[in-house]
Amino acid sequence: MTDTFVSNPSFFKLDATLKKLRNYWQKMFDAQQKDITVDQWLLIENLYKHKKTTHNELARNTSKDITTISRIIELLVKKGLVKREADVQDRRKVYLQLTPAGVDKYKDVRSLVYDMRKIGWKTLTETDYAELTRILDTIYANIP
Amino acid sequence: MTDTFVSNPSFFKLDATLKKLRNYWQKMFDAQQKDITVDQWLLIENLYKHKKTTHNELARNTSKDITTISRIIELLVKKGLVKREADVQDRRKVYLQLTPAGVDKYKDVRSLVYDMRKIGWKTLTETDYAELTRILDTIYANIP
DNA sequence: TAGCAACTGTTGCTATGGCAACTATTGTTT
DNA sequence: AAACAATAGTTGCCATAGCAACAGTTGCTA
Repeated sequence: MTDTFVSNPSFFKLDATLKKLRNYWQKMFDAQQKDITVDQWLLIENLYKHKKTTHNELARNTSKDITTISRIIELLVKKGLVKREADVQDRRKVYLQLTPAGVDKYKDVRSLVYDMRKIGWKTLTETDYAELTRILDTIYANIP
Repeated sequence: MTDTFVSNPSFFKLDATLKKLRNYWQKMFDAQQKDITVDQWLLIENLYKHKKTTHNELARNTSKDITTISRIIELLVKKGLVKREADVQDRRKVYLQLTPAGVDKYKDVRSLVYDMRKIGWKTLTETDYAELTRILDTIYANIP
C-alpha cells in the first residue's frame, strides 16, 4: 500500500458525493412541494416496507441514532404522516406506522425518487453498482 | 437497468459507511484526547496544505457550506489553532492560517489518521480504490 | 420480594449542514 | 459621482448526528 494510496481522501469523496446527492434530492423535493426532507423520506420509505416497527428497529434499519429517529418521528407525527401506538404487552415500546396520509405521501414521492436514482447511475453499469456495493460493504466491515 | 438496480439503496450505503467511518475516527480522536472533531481535522489538514486561504477557498476545497466553514473556523480560532488575518488590498477578505499550535496539532494527529485510513482499506487493493474513486466521481458528475 | 440490571424512549447539549437575510466592501455602469 | 451589482463573510433559523443523563418499564436474581 503506497503512501499516496493511504493519504488519498476517500473519506472526502464519500462525503462530497453524499452531500451532492442529498442536496439534489432536497432541491427536487422542494421544487415539487413534497414538503419533506431527505431523511424524513428515508423513514417513510422504511415504514412503508415494514408497516409496523419500533424506534429501535427503525434506527437499526436506517443506520441513524435513536435520538435522531425520535426527533424525526416527532416531526412526521406533527405532519400527520406517522402515528404512534403503545404496545399492550410491553409498555416501554411504541409501535410506529404510516397514517393513510403517510401512505399517500410515500406513493406520491416514490416515482420522483426512482427517477433521481436513475439520474445518479445513468452512465454506470450494473457491474459498477455491484463493485460499489462490494467496496463499501468491505470498508464498513473493516472498521471496528 | 432493472428495477432492483434502481431501487437498491446506494444512498443508504454511502450514508451508513460514511457514518461508521466518522464515528470510528471521532472515537479514536476522543480516546487519544486529540480534542478536535473529524470536520475540524479536515479543515486543519487543508490549511496545512494550503498555508494561507480564505473561507471561500476552504469551502470549495472541503465541499462544505461557507457558513459551516465560518463556524468551524470560529471554534478553531477559540482553540488557538487558527488565526485570521485581514487582507490589505481587499478589506472584505480574511486570510486563514494555522498558528504554531495548529501546525503542532496537525503533526500530532496525522499519523493516527494515516493508520485509520489503512484500517478501512486493509482488505482492499489499489484497484478497488481506483474503482471507488471512478464510480463516486461519475455519480458526482451525473448529478445536476 | 426487594434490588438491580437491562431495555425503550426522551431531553439537553454541542457540532455540522444548508438556506435566507444581512452588513460591509469592491467593482461596474451610466 | 451616484446607483447598482457582485463579492466576502456573519447571523438566524431549522434539521440531522451523537453523546450523556434521565424516566419509566420489565426481567432477573439473591
